[in-house]
Amino acid sequence: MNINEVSKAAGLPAKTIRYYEEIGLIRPLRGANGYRAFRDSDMHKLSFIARARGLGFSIEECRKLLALYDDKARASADVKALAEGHLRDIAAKIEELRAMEATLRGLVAACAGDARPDCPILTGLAAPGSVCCD
Amino acid sequence: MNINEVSKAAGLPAKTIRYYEEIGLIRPLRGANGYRAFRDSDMHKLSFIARARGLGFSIEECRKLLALYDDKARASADVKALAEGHLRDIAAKIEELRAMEATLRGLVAACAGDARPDCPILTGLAAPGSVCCD
DNA sequence: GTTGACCTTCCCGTGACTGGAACCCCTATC
DNA sequence: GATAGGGGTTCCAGTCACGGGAAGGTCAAC
Repeated sequence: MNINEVSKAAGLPAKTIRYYEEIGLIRPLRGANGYRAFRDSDMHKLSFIARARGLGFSIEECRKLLALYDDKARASADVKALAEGHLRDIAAKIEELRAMEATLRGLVAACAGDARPDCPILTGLAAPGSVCCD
Repeated sequence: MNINEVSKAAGLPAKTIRYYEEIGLIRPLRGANGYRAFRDSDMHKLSFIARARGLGFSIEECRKLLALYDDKARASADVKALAEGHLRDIAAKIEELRAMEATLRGLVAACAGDARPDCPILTGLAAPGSVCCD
């Protein structure tokens, strides 16, 4: 398979696939013309990576997941620990975003949003506690 | 004020403050020795930026907010529109993270997490729909 | 033989910094 | 006067995960 074909099948841009090869996530063969020749195993790895990335795993976490996937003697506890760590990261980010959202929503609610210049959003940013939501 | 002083007062690393000057967010004066000399107005701007960044606004959004803050003839509607756009971005990110979290949580729940190699997390990443949570 | 689609490498840019090297300035102390 | 330290300065490189685009080789069809 050429890169365009795997690109469509795995749902990843060709650029991204080249990048994954460059950083050693995959190692496709090469044809006599210099084109990358992807085996089914490369395709599977790429789909695996695409899904892991879709769940927010970093490239390095994907590398570890791939290593665990290849290691038939792995302990599922190791995989689970990795996933649980990532779940904690996700939960922390959600919490952070929710705090931002709450504060900002308070400011937005206090703002008239008309042609006049007075704006609680700006004064809130300039001096917190002066408007609301603390 | 020297950079270390504003750094502590605004809660921003000195490196970050130099960066903000480099990209034109602030324009502190310079002393005869070449040191940056921050006025109160620079300090206020830095605190403003720090709070806006803390609410997740991008640097370019901060630039616009600062411009609106400086513009005494602004319409609060413009500020509100900016903030509401950002609120939508935040909500979208939260939604994305929640979807990831839900899927990953399903996989993690299905995984025994012991010394055996069978792992629904890995098989789920390798072929979605084969384990659960779709 | 020429078009046009595909492939290759290489280099630069993104956002918002962070780390580090190499060097200048200021004050205090010996 | 030398030195030590704790400021400050610039500049360069690296981060993460790619994306854009140039310059050029390859392939299949007409």
